[in-house]
Amino acid sequence: MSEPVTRRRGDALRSDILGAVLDELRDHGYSGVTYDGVARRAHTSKPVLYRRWRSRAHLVLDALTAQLASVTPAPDTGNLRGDLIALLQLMRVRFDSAGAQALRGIVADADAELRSVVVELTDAFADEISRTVLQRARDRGELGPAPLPPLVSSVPVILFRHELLLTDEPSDKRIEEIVDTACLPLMHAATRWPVRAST
Amino acid sequence: MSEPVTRRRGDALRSDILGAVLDELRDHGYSGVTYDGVARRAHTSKPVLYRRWRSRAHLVLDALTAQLASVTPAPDTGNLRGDLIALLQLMRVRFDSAGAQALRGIVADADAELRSVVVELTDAFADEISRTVLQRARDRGELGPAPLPPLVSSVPVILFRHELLLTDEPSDKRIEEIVDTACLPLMHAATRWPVRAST
DNA sequence: GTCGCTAAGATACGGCAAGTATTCAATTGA
DNA sequence: TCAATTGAATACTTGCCGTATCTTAGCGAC
Repeated sequence: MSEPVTRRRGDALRSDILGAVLDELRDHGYSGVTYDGVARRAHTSKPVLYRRWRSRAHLVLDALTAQLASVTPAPDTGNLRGDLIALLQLMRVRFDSAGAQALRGIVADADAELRSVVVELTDAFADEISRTVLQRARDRGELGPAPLPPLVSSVPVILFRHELLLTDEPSDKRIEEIVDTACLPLMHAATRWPVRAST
Repeated sequence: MSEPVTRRRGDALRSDILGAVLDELRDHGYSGVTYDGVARRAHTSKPVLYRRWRSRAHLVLDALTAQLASVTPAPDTGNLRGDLIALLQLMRVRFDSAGAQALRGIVADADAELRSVVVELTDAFADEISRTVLQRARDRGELGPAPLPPLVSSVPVILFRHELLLTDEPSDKRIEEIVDTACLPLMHAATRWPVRAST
């Protein structure tokens, strides 16, 4: 088990390091991810890490991004409600307890620019929603033909991300509540908004 | 400017310390709030701080809570839209750039229990919304008489809090977008939900 | 008033991780 | 084969954490 004599370079080294970051994340949590620890686990050294990542937030975010690179296709359950629930459940799997903790840490450490990368990362799912799921709902006649405002189609992901950051792992019950009392009413309303206020 | 000979105790000491925390927060940001720095600024010592607060997150959260203790009454602009916008603008003032940074730091450092305190703190505004603003809207006939589900009346605060945590200071434009394309349609819909889908 | 308890305040220390500097060696490509 | 690049090992300074120790001021009981 001693050090291999061969010396890694470039992308091979990079992905070994990011793998070590994910391991450290599972074992010690976000605040427990240290340059020393990652260097030890990846059998490399601190200067190598500092040459590539300016801060722990950058390091962990890159590791998470690599892990989440593949966007799973939206499940087709036959109706909009089922599709939305399935998507949020999928998101819950991807951002489990350790992932959520990492997101909170990154958001706290990062500047505005890096925070926007966090948003983009989680928004991969929002795109999936607005492109696939909503189009299918329109095809089925569940929603009117008018395109939804971007904010509206992001609402499921926004509410879920808020839940992820501020509370614990959202339960199935909570996911259904989000979909049933917020997302669906809003989406139906948005396809026929503005409505005369009940004067 | 040398040390006063008198030795503070109890609440007087406590509020001096929390004031020093707020000063350190403005000057050095959340991660720059250190026990050493606060002790120096408040002319006291680290053990005094550790006796009262277990972590920086607890310390800063107490300081923020003290600062935000008074809930400003909801402004009455004459209509629901104006009231919601005014409330979010008020919230933006209370949680300015330094406040938002502090919230991100606390959320990252805190366990689930302390995170719920963060939610409660910001939800003081949600209560104000659901109790006062929505009741006035019902009285005016802007909304139907049916009570809104808790999640729905929290949506303005949730969307704003999400914005505060993940992006920068929300602009007036963004606040209006949140109110016009999400909150108002949802609230109107919720008073007459379920609706026949647009078959 | 004086006695005694509690808690404030000052200081010091051990530990850990950040971030950088220095040096050596392996890989690569010309 | 040689030179440039970059991985790897190590050491060092600094800053903060969290705790222990000790002195002394404030405050209540008698």
